[in-house]
Amino acid sequence: MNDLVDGFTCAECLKKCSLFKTLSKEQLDEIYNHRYDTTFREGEVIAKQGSPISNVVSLSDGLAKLVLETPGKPDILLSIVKPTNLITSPGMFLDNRYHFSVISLTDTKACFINMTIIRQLFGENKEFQKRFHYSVGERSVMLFSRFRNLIHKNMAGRLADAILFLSNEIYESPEFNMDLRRSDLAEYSNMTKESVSRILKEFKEQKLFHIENDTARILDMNRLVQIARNG
Amino acid sequence: MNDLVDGFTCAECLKKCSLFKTLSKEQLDEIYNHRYDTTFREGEVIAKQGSPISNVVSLSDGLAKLVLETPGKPDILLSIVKPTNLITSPGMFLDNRYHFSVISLTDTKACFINMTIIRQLFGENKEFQKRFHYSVGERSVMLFSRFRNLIHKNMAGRLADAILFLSNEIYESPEFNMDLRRSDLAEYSNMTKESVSRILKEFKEQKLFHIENDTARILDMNRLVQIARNG
DNA sequence: GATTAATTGTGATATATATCATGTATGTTT
DNA sequence: AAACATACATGATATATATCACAATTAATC
Repeated sequence: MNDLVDGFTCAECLKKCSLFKTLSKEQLDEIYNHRYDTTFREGEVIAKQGSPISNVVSLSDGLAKLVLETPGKPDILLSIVKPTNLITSPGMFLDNRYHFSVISLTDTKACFINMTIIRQLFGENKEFQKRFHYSVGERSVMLFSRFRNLIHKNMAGRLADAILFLSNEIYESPEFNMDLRRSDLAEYSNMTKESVSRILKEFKEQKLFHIENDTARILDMNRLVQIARNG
Repeated sequence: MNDLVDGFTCAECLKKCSLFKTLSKEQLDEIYNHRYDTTFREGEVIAKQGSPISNVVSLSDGLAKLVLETPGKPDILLSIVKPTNLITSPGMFLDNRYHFSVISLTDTKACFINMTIIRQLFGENKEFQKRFHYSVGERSVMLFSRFRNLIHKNMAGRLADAILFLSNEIYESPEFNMDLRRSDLAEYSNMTKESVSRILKEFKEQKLFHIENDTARILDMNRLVQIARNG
């Protein structure tokens, strides 16, 4: 985890989210003057459900989860964000509040960019605005697929989905460091952590997937995809 | 079900969606010149998941359901739209495809407004654009609450939710004509129609809610709310 | 109005998953 | 290194809900 963010302007930063690549040098400098970055330790709250959205958050290092909180009920893990992802929230165009919480899964570094500047850039740069709405649409469609996974599939299918999501979307490799606890996997797959343990054991026995010393590895991608599909 | 739409321009129409009230006479006339209206019988497909979004649909009469389709699995009823509601889709800013289907629950009448005109109006009328994005945000947040309902609650809670949604949001009365079949309620509440029957029977026995000759009536709002809450 | 089809209701049984209780490993603090 | 806390694993049991089979309405068609 190196330190590229610090000491660089947004224009120079190699860890800015892809959305920002549509911006001019001047616009990036404008952002640079209205941003700050912070580090978080594992488990800390980066943004709290219900609180006002005064900044857009761009993750530069680490991993974070988006969770729906409900008093007295387990959290629902909606999605995971990785570096270079901008965390947009539907509340931005609605009531200016977060409708989910963002919690770090590892030590993370994040840039907070003043919301007013973002809105101002919408007027100045149509391409930026277009891409911003694109990413909002993307997250909505992703929620539809979450709906399907959670509602239609059995536990093995849901957990296989979680593993494939991590491998394909987050770590982009069949082998990766498992930064999620069993309880995170449970929140993602809508089951208890006990059930996660049991199914993980099955996957290991069937030589589909295993975790050893925090290193996760997909051993039989085809069968795992099949379980996720038919689940 | 009267005929206000026909023979009226958009400017005169009393059934235009509230979003359009931000538009000027000229802008409404522009819409009027790029719209057509159609009627649908119960059960007909107004918009099909996967097909291109060439129009924005405004419901002027009847009721329609938004459903997530998955081959080989039961549909997931996401929401219901009623007259004066505009049907926006996250695909509009993404891949220009419907990510759910819209199916009429009753005989309906709908206005189809050319998408290009809508996009054009975004540039002309900031207030219109702003409200449009507001309604997109609203639908997203509504999905979060659907997530919670379906994931955290037991069957009685989920069905009580469905009934309260119909009463509060759709019919705006504790008594209403039940346009949904048991199977629609099942799709909304993620259970089988057999289970819907059984719980409806319980609600009737406990004098909370009953349906007689397609007329639904909430008998004990407080207890129903409590069941939906604690569910 | 009789016949057929579709929707709804009901009971018996099966099944997936949660819950609870407890054990084991792993890591952290003093 | 010992004591404690935290994460993970596993077994026995309970429970909610689906499934299946069929009965009873209600609606549609000839």
